[in-house]
Amino acid sequence: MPAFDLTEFLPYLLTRAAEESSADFARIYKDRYGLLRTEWRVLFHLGQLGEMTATDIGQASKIHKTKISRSVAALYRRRYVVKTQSAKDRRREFLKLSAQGQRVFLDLSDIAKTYNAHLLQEFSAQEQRVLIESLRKLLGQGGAQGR
Amino acid sequence: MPAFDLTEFLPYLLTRAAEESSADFARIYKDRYGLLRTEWRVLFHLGQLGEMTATDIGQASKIHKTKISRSVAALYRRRYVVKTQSAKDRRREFLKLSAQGQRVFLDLSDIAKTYNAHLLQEFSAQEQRVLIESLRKLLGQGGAQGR
DNA sequence: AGCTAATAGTTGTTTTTGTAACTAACAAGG
DNA sequence: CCTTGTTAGTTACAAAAACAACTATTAGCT
Repeated sequence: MPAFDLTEFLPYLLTRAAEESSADFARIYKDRYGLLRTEWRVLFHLGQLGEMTATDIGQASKIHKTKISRSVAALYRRRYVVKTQSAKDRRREFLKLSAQGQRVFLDLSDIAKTYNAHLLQEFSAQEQRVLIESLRKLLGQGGAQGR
Repeated sequence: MPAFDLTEFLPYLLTRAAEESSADFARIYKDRYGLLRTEWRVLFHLGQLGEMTATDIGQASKIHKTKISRSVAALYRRRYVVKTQSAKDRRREFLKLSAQGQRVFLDLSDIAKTYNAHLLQEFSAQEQRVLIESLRKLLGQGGAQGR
């Protein structure tokens, strides 16, 4: 019986590839703006998708609501985010980036773009396409995701 | 200026794909054997590569030595791992799976194999090849990895 | 209206991780 | 051998994540 080969196991490969490909970028947003990983992710969703509620962010990002709550609080404290109470439902709060938050988002986007190009240059155009498409496919429906 | 697109950013895609593709499998090794993520990883390396020291595991897995230390301690407590002191260098300790640890490894390997096949069935043979090869390439040299 | 259930978001507590500092053992040069 | 430096592995403490319980508000039903 052939031993199971770790280096064919997708969750393992993905986890390691994620860790290693994220490390350098993480150091940048951490050193430059003191952001945590989840904070960066929330900032990014707000930057890309515009005004939305915490629940919306959770749906788009699949980040747990307690992490979003704390990240939003941190971003708010730093004045990267502004809040608007919903008129018709006082539980809800619309969130968007402040001008300052927008600047941070754009600065980091720029860096991310360069960083991404650097990562992708290892691959042919066709490999890039397959890789990105495959990852996207893996997203929406990870495994059996049911819970 | 076009906004940066998160869904083309490899570290983001990889992180989410890793999280989502790992979740179901994680629940299995957790529920069935009470293993933590890092413990599972260490168990797997020992199962696949045979007797080795903690440092060796660190080199093969890129897991930090403190996490390995704690995981090995946990696996040892559960009698999944046995230790042999090195004769010529008393700092070193050879680790390998016990018969029981081996059984756990094989059981989980089986599940992993099925689980992996399930994940991969989304993809054509060619996509599978490109995906796995790309991830492997991303490994050894994640970004600039230098530290 | 009044009761129950659901939703938005927060807070408290426990686990896990990250970082640094530490002990023990070995190595190499004088 | 003795000092200095290096390596293997552990431990202590601080930061972050996971999980559960909570408050406030709205929705739906009778």
